[in-house]
Amino acid sequence: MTLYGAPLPAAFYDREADRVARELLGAVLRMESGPEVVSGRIVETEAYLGPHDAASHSAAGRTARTWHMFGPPGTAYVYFIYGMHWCVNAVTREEGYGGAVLIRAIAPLEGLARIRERRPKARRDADLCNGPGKVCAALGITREHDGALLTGTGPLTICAGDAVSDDRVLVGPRIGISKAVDWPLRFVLRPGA
DNA sequence: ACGCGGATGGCCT
DNA sequence: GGCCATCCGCGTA
Repeated sequence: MTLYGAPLPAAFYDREADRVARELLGAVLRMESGPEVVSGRIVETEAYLGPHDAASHSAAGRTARTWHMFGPPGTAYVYFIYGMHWCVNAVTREEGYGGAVLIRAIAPLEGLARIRERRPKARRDADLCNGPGKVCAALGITREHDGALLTGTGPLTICAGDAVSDDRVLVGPRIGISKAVDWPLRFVLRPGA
């Protein structure tokens, strides 16, 4: 039995970030390191539309930090925040545009023991990967993955998962931002079925 | 089950 | 100098 399909192609990401964010629910974020595979189903995302979206890092223009957010569709944009945490995005639309989808939470699929090792502070399994910094800690995503392609044969990929029907998706405002706070760009795959 | 504040460092003004 | 697309532990119920 296969848990998931091939890496999603660049064309999947070459659309508006809100559409991509919705469709990434149910897909599988996967890290391969030699013989080790750690993966999880994506259950929460946020769209950052582009330079006209004041909450988006791309609104400040292309700087050293945000450089890869302007890369081609399907690029990983990984940034460091609060002096401690990494967060991973999938770049959307065409190269030079500056859209992205933040992966906020996953449900572990493979490598659960390894995830527990990397998340020693988590008391319950429900707290292993329920936040963007936790996702990166669990999979070992850091600066070295900034700018990598998620669409090919590299260690970090997002693979096709089962289709998710609209009645399982909650949409609401994004978390932890101070601008464009009411835009409904956060997508959550409802727990349960 | 909440709410609050400290940790911690890179980057932009 | 101040702001972060966060996490965790501690406090009050």
